[in-house]
Order: sequence, then structure tokens, then C-alpha cells
Amino acid sequence: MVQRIYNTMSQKKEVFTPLDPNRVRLYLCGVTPYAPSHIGHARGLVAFDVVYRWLLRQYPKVIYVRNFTDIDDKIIKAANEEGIEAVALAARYIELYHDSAAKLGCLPPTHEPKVSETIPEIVALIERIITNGKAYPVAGDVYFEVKQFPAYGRLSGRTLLDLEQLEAGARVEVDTRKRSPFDFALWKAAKPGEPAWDSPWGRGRPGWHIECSAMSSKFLGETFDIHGGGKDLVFPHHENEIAQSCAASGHEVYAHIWMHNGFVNLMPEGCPKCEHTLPDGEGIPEKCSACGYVYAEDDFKMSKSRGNFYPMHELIAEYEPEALRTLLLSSHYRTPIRFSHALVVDTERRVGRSYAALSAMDSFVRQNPSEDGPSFESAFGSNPTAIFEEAMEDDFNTARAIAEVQELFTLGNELLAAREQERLGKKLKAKERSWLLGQIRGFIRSQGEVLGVYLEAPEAYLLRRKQKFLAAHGLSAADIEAKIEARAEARRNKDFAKGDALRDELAALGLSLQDAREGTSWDVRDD
RNA sequence: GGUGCCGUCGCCAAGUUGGUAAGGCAUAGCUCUGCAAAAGCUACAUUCACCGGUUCGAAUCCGGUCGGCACCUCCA
Repeated sequence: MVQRIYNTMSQKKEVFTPLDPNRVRLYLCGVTPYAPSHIGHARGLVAFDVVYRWLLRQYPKVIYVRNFTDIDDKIIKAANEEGIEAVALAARYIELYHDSAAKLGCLPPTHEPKVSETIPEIVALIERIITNGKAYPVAGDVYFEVKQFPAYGRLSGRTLLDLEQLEAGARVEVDTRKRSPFDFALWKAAKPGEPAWDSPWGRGRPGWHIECSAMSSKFLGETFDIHGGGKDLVFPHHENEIAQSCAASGHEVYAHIWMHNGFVNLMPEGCPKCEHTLPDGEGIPEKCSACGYVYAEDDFKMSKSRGNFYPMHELIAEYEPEALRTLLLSSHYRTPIRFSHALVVDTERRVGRSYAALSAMDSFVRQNPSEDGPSFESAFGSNPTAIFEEAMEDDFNTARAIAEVQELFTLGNELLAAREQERLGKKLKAKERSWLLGQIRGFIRSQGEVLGVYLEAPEAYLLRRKQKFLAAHGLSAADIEAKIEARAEARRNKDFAKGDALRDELAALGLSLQDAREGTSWDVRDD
């Protein structure tokens, strides 16, 4: 059993060996809570939740730290605009974030530190960096001196030379207080209207990158196993974190493995100019076919500054959170996802069908209790656990893992339909099928625990979906039942025309009926 | 300009230390049904943007072409 993880530092998959197998340490750059988090944040959240869940299964103890950067220019700006305290604004979005994370099925991390609660550690860390000659104070600010850290640029594949060439291109505004344009602030002198703390350099607040260095070492030590975040953080945030942390500790290595999740990009719903809907399934054309507007490169990039993004709490309210989670896990975590509503609807259908199958399996097993029977492996000649583990060990390949779970559903449905003969070469007794279904259910539960899916009671999932439908249409279950009974009456009288008319009526609402021996049941159609 | 990534069925998406294309959605036919629905079965990429090369053998390696994307500035 060998876990492989793609390390941004080496740009290849590496064998993962924990520094201390009894205490695996994982740090994830969380969010800056100045606005509602969007679907892109959800991707990182979910991707690393699976990493955490999987490590939890492999090792006795995993320490997972996910921070909040609650002191930041954007927070201060937003708070000033609203006329409230920065901490209050941050607290609001942190609460929203927690709520969404829980609904997306993410386990709470071991620690969730905030910058505002880590100031003493940050000040101490900056003092160490200064002592080690890698940072210098200027008029209340403190800057990290990049030239003093030769390894700078290793993570992002840049060199100081590259950066200097870039400087020659006047891409960077020169701040005369800094010794080099690439030096970055560890501490910023207080400005009026900003939260500030006392420090040896006067009142001020931490710069952007230092907080993660301080929070990670506070809970995980100076070197630890895995550091994660969105791809956009590679430069400069993570690069600067490495520089600060190593400059302070004197170690060569800060985090052993750097994991970065890919972005969620928006599939445009329409032209930004005239809102003309783009043809479905096509790529993004050069210009709008209706108004002729030539699309800019980043028209369809999701970004908070442009406001064209999907807040996760809104998506969660609109769709089944588990469908969103499944969608996010259906691609490998490093691959970009082009998000669209059609994609979520597809996934919702898939998840709904899965729960329907789960429900059917459960009731079959209940109705056909069985104490013993053939093992899954002897019956089907494969080991689902091994296949699943192989996928997860290959850089957390959740897309492949989900495909493997899907195979279990196919086998389960086959048994439910008593259609196992073709595959197994013989008919099974109900008790034998039940025994196998019980095992399949166990595999799905176990694998679902790692992926964070298929964990809800199937009936509860299905019922909630029905209730959501009823509420949206202002109907009650009794209304539906009455129509079903009327239809049953008509059918008993062989008045199929009337029965079908009633069924059509319900179908028009978005329902489907299933006639079975025990009676007629109804469900919400997925389309 | 610098750095990195990608281009696989109508759509989504695995597979890249080379060995002959997972899975999902959609679609068609069949089974079941009074008819449906649900479920199951069957079908659905001789082919992996294009052109060369290496090789017994390439979606997977190398070179080139075209196309898309990200970061380099706050950003998950």
C-alpha cells in the first residue's frame, strides 16, 4: 500500500511518508471572510475534506488545521463601508462558511485558528526573522528581504532573476521604502480607521502571508507533512510562506508536500453585454452571436471583484448539497472544472437515483434476513475495497473512486432485479441475494465515508426531496395521494384513459409514478 | 514577455514510469408493464486536436503546428 501525492514543489507524484505516522499534520489555507464564499472555495473545502477523511482512515491521528485570515485589507474595507467592526464582518462570513461546509458534508478541522487570535505568535515570528537577518523594519513596517533567501521561487518555478527581469518591465510599482520591489510586508504600520495591535515596531497589523506561517507552526510545528490551498496561492502566498517560515526556523523544509487544487471556472449562462444565451455544449465563442460583443479573456472567469460567481450558500439552497459535493469530486482535484447549472442538475439526477437504489437495497435486505451466504469476492471475483483504495492512493483520484462505487450500484441493482444469472452463471436464492446486497451496502457505506457521500439514510434523502418539491408547488402529500387513489380506482374499473389522464396531470407537475405489486408510489422527476 | 497546465464518445470525465480506451449523463432497441415509470440487458470513440519521429507496440515518450486555460496584481 503506497500513497502517492502530487507535490507542486517537485511537480510530480511522490510517495507520501508521514514525518510521524502517529501524528500526520495537514494545513490548508482557508478563506479571507470578507464576502460569502463561492463554489470555488467549496472545491478546496471538499477536496481537502476527502484528503483528511482518507488520512484519518490510514493513520491513528491526523491534525488538520484550516485557518481564517480575518485581518485583511478587504475585510477592513468592507467593514468600513458597512460601518461595522472588521471582526463583526468577518464573524458573519465565518458563520456562513461553517454552515455551508457542514451542509457540504465536510468534517470540522482539528483547529481553525484566526489571525486575530494569533498576534503574539506572529510578532514573535517576525522578531525571529529579523534576528536571523532576513527582514528589516522601516518606519513602522517590517519587510522580508527576499535577496536574503536564495531558495526563493522554488515552489513556483521562478528565480530572482526572472523577477528582476520582470521588474525591468516596470510591472511592479516601486516602493522606495523597500530595499527591493519583491520584498514583502510582514507587518504594516497602523493607518487611521484600521484595527491595530502593539508591536516592537509600533502599532500595526500583520501583512498578508505571515499569518499562515505563524498559525501552521503554532499547531503543527516548524515542519509538517502537507500544506494545501488553491492553485492561485502558489505565488506569491505560498512562496512567501516558505521564505518566512524557513528564515525563522533555519530549516530547509517547511511543508513536505504542497497540494494545490484547481479552479472552478464559470460556464457562462449568457453574454455579459446583452445576456444572449450561449449555445449549450459549445465552447465559448469569440464573440456574441447576437450583439457582436467580443468576449474579453476573463469575462467568464469567476472572481469576486467582478461579482460573477456563485456563492456557495445560494447553490446549497438551490440544489442538493450532496450533488454539489459529488460534482466537485467527479473530477480530479487538480483539474479545472467548468461549472454550469446543467452539470449540477445531471449530478442531482445521478445522486437521486443512487439513493433510490440504496433504499431498494435496504428494504430487500430487511425483508429477506440472511445470516450467511457467499462472500462478495467469491461471487463476483473482485475486491471492491482494493480497487477503491488503489484509486485513492493514486493522488486522491476521487473521480476514479466514484466510478468504482458506481460499479457496486450496478451489481446491487442487478441483484435487486434478480438479473444476476448472466453475470454469475446461475440463479441465486433471495437469501443469497440479500446476503450479497448486505455486503454491497457495506462497501458503499465504507467508501462513502471516505468520499463523504451516500451517508444519509436513503429514505430521508428521498423524503426531503419530495418535501422540497411539495413546498415549491404549494401541495401536500395528501393531494398527491388522493390523485393516485383516484387513478387506482379508474384503473380498477379498466378506465385507463381516465387513469392515464390523472397520471399525465401529475407528470406535468414534475412527478413520476411507479406502479408496483404493493401499490403505486410517486417520486420527483429529476429533469 | 516569464512560469505552468490542458485539448479523450453529443455532454461531463478517468486513463500519460508505452501494451492496445473506466464511469456518469443523454440517445436507440429489448425485458417488465393495460400503457408507462423505475430497474436490468444490449448498442454507442479501430480512436484519444493536427503533423512528423522513437518503438515490435503510443491517448500515453520526443519535436513541431493549431486551439484553450491559469499564475506572474487581491483571489480557493
